[in-house]
Amino acid sequence: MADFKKQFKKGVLELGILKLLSEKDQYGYSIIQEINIRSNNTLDLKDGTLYPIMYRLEDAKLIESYWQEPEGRGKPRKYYRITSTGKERFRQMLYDFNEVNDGITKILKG
Amino acid sequence: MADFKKQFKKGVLELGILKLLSEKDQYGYSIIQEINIRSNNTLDLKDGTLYPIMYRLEDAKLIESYWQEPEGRGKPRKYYRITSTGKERFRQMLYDFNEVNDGITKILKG
DNA sequence: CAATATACCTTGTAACACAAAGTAACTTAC
DNA sequence: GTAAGTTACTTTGTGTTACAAGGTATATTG
Repeated sequence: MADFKKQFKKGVLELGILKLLSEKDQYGYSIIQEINIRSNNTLDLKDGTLYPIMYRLEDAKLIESYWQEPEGRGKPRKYYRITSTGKERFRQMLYDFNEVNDGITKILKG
Repeated sequence: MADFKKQFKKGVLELGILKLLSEKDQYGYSIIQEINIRSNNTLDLKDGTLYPIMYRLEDAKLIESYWQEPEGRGKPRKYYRITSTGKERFRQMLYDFNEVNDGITKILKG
């Protein structure tokens, strides 16, 4: 019961990932970096956290993946693309997130 | 994987409850009502959700409880009081919550 | 008297973040 | 050239949490 951040992150990582994929296709490792850079490392996303999320999103058909050779050398990278179902779901998630956020904000300020 | 709100609420209910108890001692049922009123029902807190949280917070010594007769008639009510440990923990939780919130906000706007 | 509100309690479940471990290729520094 | 670090993906197991669904019991209102 010590790690509050862990609890507060529930769901928001999915939300952030879907947001990034709404902007452009990306592979796993670059998602980790972009989440951490944009959030000033406050979300501190690790690979062991990301990949299970990606498989879950893919199972749910919210995203799709395809392998692609990198420019230059290196192993092929697994790119992810958001589906139309995923875009719709993202909008719903965003709505729910804002609702919860507004609610708790009112209580914390009241 | 359909109920996003459920995930977004993780941790924030504890945060809201500790906030209310920071203001004044309250019994379970009144906490439910106040959370729902203040949040315009967006948090939609139910008794089956609240009581397990209260026991958890009490086990962790963040709150204490005492029974008290209501004014007028009725069964005695179980009042909760936040402890000094609880107040300290609340500050930490609030900090972590704001950190996660700032992080995801940056990503959603970026 | 039936319905509704108040007030508390318990059990079981699914979802989630994460640690920790592994595999493998490429790059940089000594 | 070899050791260390970075890139990149994968898998297993664990603890926490919100919640549904059930329960008990008293007081009030129509």
